[in-house]
Amino acid sequence: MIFRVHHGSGVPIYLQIEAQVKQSIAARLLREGDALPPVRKLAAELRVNPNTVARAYQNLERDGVLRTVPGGGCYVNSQTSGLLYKEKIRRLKPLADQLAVEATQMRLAPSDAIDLLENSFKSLTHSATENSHD
Amino acid sequence: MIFRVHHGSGVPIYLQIEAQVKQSIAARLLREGDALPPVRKLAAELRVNPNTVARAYQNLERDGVLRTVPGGGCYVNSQTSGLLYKEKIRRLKPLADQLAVEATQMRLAPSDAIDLLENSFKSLTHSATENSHD
DNA sequence: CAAATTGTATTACCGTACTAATACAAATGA
DNA sequence: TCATTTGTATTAGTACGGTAATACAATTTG
Repeated sequence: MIFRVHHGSGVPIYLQIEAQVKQSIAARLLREGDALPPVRKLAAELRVNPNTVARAYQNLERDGVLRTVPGGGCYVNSQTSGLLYKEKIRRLKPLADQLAVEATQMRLAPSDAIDLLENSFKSLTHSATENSHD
Repeated sequence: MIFRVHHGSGVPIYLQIEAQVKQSIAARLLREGDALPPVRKLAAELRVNPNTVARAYQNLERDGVLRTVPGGGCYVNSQTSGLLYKEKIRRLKPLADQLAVEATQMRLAPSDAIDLLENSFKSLTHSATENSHD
C-alpha cells in the first residue's frame, strides 16, 4: 500500500490520507480485514507526525470505514452501509448539485458530465480487476 | 434576488455567497447583464461586512462569472467559457471522482448515482422555466 | 513476565483564514 | 458641480485549524 502526500498543496495532510484510503477501498486495492500501515510507519514514510496519521484513521473510523484495535492495529471494515437509500441520496446530493452547477457554469452538456461520472466509476472497477489476481 | 447565509456553519460567508450566485446563474434566475445587489445593500441584509461581499464578487470576477465596474456596479457576464473540452473535463474530474468514490463507499449503485446527477441537472432547468415568465 | 509494538491523550505552537473598521477612489445623477 | 452611490484598498484582530512533542495505555509476542 503506497501513499503519497503533498505538503505545500494547501490540502491538509490528514484529509489527503483519508481520501487515499477511501479510494483504495473503493478500488478494492484494500479489502475487508486488510491491515493498514501502523501510524508510526506511515508517519515515518510521509515524514509527518504520527498524530496526523492517527487523526486520519480516527476520522475514517468515525465514518465506519475501518475499525481500530488499540494496541492492535487498524483494519478495513466490512463496507456494509446500514443507510437507507434516501439517506445515501441526501448525503450525496450536495456533491451532485455542485457538479451540475460547475458543469453548467462552463457550458458543458449534462450528457458529457454524466459520461465523466461513468468513467470515474469505470476507473474504480478497472484498478480493481487489475489487482484481483494476487 | 434573495440570498441567505448561515453564520455558524463553518463554511465561510464569502464562499456561501459565491455558491449562491453561481447556482442562481446556472438556474437562470440571474442572466447576462443582470445587476447584482450592491455590496453594501447585500452586506446589510446579511448582517455582514461589505468587504465580505466584495470578496465574493471579486472571486466571481476572477472566475469570469461577472464583470464589475468600479463605482458602477456588478453585472452577470456572458457565460461563454472559452475552455477546450479537455480542459473542462480536467477541471471537473476531481469532483466526479469524489462522487464515484463516496457512492461506492456507501454501496450505492453507479446507476443510482447517475440518476442523482441527472436530477441535479433537471432541478436547474426547472427553476429556470419556473421563472422564465417574468 | 518483559519488551516491543500498537493506538491514544494532552498540550502547545504557529500560521493563516475570516471578518471587520476605516479610509479611499471612481462613477453616477440631480 | 456636489452629493450620493458604487466598488477598492489597507490594516488589524480574533479564532481556529493543522501539525508536532511528548507522555500514556493497551495489546501482542518472545
